[in-house]
Amino acid sequence: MSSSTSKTRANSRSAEVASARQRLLDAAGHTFAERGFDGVTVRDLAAEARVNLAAVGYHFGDKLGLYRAVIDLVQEQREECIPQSDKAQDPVVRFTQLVRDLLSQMNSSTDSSWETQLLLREIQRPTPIFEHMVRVTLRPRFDDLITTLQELSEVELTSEDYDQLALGIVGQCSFFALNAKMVRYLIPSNHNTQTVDLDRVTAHMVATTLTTLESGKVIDFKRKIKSILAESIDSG
Amino acid sequence: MSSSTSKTRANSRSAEVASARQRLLDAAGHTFAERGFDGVTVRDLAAEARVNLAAVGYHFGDKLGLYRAVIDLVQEQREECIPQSDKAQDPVVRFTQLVRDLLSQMNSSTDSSWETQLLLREIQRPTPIFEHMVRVTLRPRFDDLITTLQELSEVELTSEDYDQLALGIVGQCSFFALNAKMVRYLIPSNHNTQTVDLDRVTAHMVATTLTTLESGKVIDFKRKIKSILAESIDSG
DNA sequence: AACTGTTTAAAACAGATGTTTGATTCTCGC
DNA sequence: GCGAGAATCAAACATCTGTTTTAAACAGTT
Repeated sequence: MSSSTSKTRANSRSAEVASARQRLLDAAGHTFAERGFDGVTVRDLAAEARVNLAAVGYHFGDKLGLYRAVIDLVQEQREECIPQSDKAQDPVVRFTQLVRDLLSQMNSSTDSSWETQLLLREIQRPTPIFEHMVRVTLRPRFDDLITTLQELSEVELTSEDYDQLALGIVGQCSFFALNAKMVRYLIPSNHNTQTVDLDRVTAHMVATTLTTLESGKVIDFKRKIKSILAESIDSG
Repeated sequence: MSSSTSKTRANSRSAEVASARQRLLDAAGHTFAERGFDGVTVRDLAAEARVNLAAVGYHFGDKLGLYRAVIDLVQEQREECIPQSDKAQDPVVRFTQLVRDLLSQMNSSTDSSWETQLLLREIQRPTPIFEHMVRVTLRPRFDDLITTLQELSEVELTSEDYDQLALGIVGQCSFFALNAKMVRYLIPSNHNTQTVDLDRVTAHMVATTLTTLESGKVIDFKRKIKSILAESIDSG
């Protein structure tokens, strides 16, 4: 019970080697992200952090306490650096960067951004933390996305359409991040390249979206598809 | 070791009550889907199936054997009803139905289709079964998707582009299926509607894709975006 | 009735895992 | 140097869980 508030000057030994508490946090971060809360044993964590088994109990109370500490840490970092794209720039450029940021932040197989994977895991298996997490990490970007899409649009679309477009982008990013293995399997040509080509995917998503926004055809198409769907209900 | 091939006429007692083996399969299906392989204990399953603990060992060898049996069962059902869109039909109609099928099969939040959730779970946490599973359930649809896209295209695109388009569709379907809660949170207007509107989402995906396939603009856009991305590397 | 396959029951085993304990060592201000 | 609190360590504890075992009851066939 003496944990949590134990940021004594013990780590003022500083530069030399990270404190056990810190090493534990570091190890827990990417390990929880990789294998999930239940997929990790405290013994694994202790071993990887080169820390005694009891350290987790000592510093964080219990395993869940460590998990919470990791989540909190990630969220703090996120809150600091919200890109908040400048409104002045060319909307196309802003849109491109927005998508690229989203994809790069989500795509964790490349860099060591296990943070996102951890958050995504939380999303998949919602916990009480879920709501606050989405609000901080995803909501701002999503809203940015929608306003940018509205600016870019050359035809009048309903707000539902913008929602759909934005969701489609977020969804694809999430898919590439979470299901990298499936992507690699579905497209054998990507087999060798460890990671998804960030710029290529970005370019594709932006280009298709822009095409949709520019062409009035999408409205006609939608009408047509809906009639097809209505018919197919009758027939089968 | 006497299990597996034990479809004797024991269950010819028929109508009355399902055999222990069958009850176990039934219970295991939706329970594995809900909580995952590791999240379920054989004791849970035995209790829910009102079956003795040793039954799982007797009929399936071990827990993994039961899991495999469930997976196999689901896949058998899937193999039977592959729509195998008839090549004769209008490609637009075929495309629409393909997307709708994909989305409806994946979107499990509506009906009690725990089968899909089980398969998706396998995708998220790949196991040795993963490869075979993708081959049976997803591969055929994915290939159908690509050939249909190629037929529909009115401009010359690279095979990479078709891959990207198909992946985008699969990705969005997967996203809507897996992250229904997040979708509902990002778009409050969907808060009341329990499930994603199948036809609306289908129409949107098909319409945007068709727009992309029809317009030669997408190629120009892509070139432009790539130059933007190249610049932003220099600046940032 | 005897035989075979199925089901139930209770118990135990073995290993993994979260947590705790008690001793020991380390750190630092005095 | 010393002593108090912090930190670390090895070991043990308690529980959960997959699996196995042994015995018995049950059902259908020959």
